Amino acid sequence: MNSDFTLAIHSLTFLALQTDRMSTSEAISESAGVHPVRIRKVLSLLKKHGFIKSKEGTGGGFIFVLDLSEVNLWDIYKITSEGALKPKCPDSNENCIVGANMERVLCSIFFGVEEHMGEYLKEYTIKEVVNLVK
Amino acid sequence: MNSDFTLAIHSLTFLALQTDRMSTSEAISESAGVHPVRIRKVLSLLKKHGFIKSKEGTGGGFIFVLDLSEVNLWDIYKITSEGALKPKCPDSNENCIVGANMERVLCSIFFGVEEHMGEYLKEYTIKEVVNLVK
DNA sequence: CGTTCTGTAATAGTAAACATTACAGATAAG
DNA sequence: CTTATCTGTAATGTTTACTATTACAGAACG
Repeated sequence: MNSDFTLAIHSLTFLALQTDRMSTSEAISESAGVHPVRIRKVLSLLKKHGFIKSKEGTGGGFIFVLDLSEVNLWDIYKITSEGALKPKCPDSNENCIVGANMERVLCSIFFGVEEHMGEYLKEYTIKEVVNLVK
Repeated sequence: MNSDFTLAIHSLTFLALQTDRMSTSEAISESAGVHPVRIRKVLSLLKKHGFIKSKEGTGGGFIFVLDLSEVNLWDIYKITSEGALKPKCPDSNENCIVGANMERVLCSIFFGVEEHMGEYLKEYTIKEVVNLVK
């Protein structure tokens, strides 16, 4: 799994503490220790899903649109990393009963894991993450 | 996450269908589509934890020791991949309240996720995986 | 109309995963 | 007692995934 999920959480938490004005991708990237372009890529996903809005040009940047308690970590996971737990099975042997069926079985198990994980992540909203950070 | 976890499941499932004789790392690797050395590495972990035993030399290989319903996927996960969900946070900015605290917060959340996932994985034993494969 | 931003593609660099080679040691069979 | 077979493990090479960097078009604002 790449770190888009954690970067998204970091960015939204950052924005959550700056709801009165817009934050630039550079300011967020300095907080997170990554390149501004990555921040813009991740945030463009979050924008598409209506969590934040952005503005170009002087004084522009990113800002929260929703209430902090409306956004939970499962929403963010689905946007940034859904399916990331699914194992990448190499070409196994179709002539072996195990090789021929393992991918299907593993995929169904990991799908269940992800759904189950979702139930847990839904309990965390950005508001709660902010409280933990403070 | 690497695929040690899924390779371990694949290998144990393979062994579960050959409980009367030993299987070589090459036979298992052909089923799983990976290099025999990787199989031996993963299986050496499982051996240390008493799930299987091995024998060198002619007629040697790997064989199940425990009952199939004694081994569940959480046991296997812990051996092969515990902590793999923990995000690798780059050096974030200590002068920013978010950067300074995010790693700690994320680690505690992901630790909880892993524990919660464990409750789910405990429900799957190798016996059940075998039934799904067949 | 120049400056400051986002948006996004294209390229380069780095790190993690995986394969391969090599060889020592154990075991069984001839 | 020697040869073939197999595990155990380290060392090295290769590939793939992730991340950084560069580049530039387009929007907003003074």
